[in-house]
Amino acid sequence: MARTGRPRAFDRDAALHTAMLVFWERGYATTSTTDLSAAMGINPPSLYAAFKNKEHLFREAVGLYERTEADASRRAMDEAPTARKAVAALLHESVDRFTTEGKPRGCMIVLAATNCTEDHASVRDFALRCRARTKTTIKARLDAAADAGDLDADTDTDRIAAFYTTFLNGLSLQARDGADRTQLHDLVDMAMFVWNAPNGPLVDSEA
Amino acid sequence: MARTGRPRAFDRDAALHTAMLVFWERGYATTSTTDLSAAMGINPPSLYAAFKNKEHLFREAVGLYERTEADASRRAMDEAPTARKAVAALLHESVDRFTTEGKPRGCMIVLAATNCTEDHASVRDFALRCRARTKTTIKARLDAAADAGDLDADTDTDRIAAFYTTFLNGLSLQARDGADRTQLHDLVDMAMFVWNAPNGPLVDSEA
DNA sequence: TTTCTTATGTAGAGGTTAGTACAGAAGTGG
DNA sequence: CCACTTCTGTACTAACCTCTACATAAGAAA
Repeated sequence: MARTGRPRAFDRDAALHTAMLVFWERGYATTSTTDLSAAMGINPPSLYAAFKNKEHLFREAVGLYERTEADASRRAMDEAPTARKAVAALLHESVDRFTTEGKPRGCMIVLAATNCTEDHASVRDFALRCRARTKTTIKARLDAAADAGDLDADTDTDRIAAFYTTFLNGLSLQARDGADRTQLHDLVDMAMFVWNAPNGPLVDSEA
Repeated sequence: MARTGRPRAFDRDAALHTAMLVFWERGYATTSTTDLSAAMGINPPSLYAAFKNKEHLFREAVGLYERTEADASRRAMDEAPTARKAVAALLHESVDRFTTEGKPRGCMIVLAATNCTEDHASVRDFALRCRARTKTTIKARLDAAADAGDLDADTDTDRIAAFYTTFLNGLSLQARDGADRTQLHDLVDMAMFVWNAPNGPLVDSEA
């Protein structure tokens, strides 16, 4: 049914996409609603009518980010034939996403709300939950591989997921700080070497 | 020579230490001078007289952080007998520093100015330079080891330094997000396995 | 004591923040 | 045509931001 009343004069999806880019680039706390409405090409009342407030807009922007950017990495992981290739695909795909021309560098979820203070506690906790999902997603892929016999049944998938999540977060910061795309891919190759010793306490070859 | 005029009624070093903790916890942009002067127990004019302005105070706070926290990690690295043990010592020492009770978690330099916007460009660039030094410091230790014959002369020390810097940055975020200290130490052990293949392009054992 | 210097507390200037009141515009339904 | 609903731009509020003017306090130097 067609809604009554004056129709919206701007494209809500396009505006949300713009807001996502601004938050991604500048972070939650350091982006003002004035910046946002200016970038989105609308006036404050339109912003608030369409997105309720700054926090809701941010949550929607993160949702869009997950449905587009983050989900592409997850898909690359799911489509890979083996657990090892899945993790490598996730990391390499992420590197490409972190260094795409015309988009902010690094991961929005990692960078946009790291130092949210107590007065934005709900935003901070929201971002925390989003970040926690990264490890969960990797672990789920590894568990599926273990079920399929692609990994030893006694593999500590949580440990591996934690390692690559940590490394992935580091890649975000390196990308934001201007690291070269090819160098980041090379670092991913290095990180994949850990795969060769996924289980048990590692032996210090020197000690 | 003793300065003339009314003496300062507060301990400048203690106030700076407090400011460091506040910036470390909350970040540069999201910490207000009101928060700072309240935490330091002084009024705004005293803050500005002693530290010039917010940016100068931040720079001094980062300097203090480097002289205390960061330098302890560097010392652990320098004192280790071999290059490999040096990197391991740096990472393990950092994990301890990132998860010390009563202090903010993670690295101040990584977390306090990640999403500084264009209007704080000088602060952002300052933090960027500080972060870049981490890799330089690791590389210097590796180069020294290469000179001493502890590493092959053709070792790509820049590449190794880049990998461990990336991983170290990831540890900061994991620590800030609440990761357990023992788990982080375990992740360091995993990362050290990369050491076994430091040179040349790594062979993908599966591809 | 007087003078000079520097620190202090109060109080506020000037700008920015998130969010909104309001009048009018632009549609739909009758 | 008219009511009704919803969006729009202008203009604003109240709270916050960084930073400072100013009168006074507290020490050293003379």
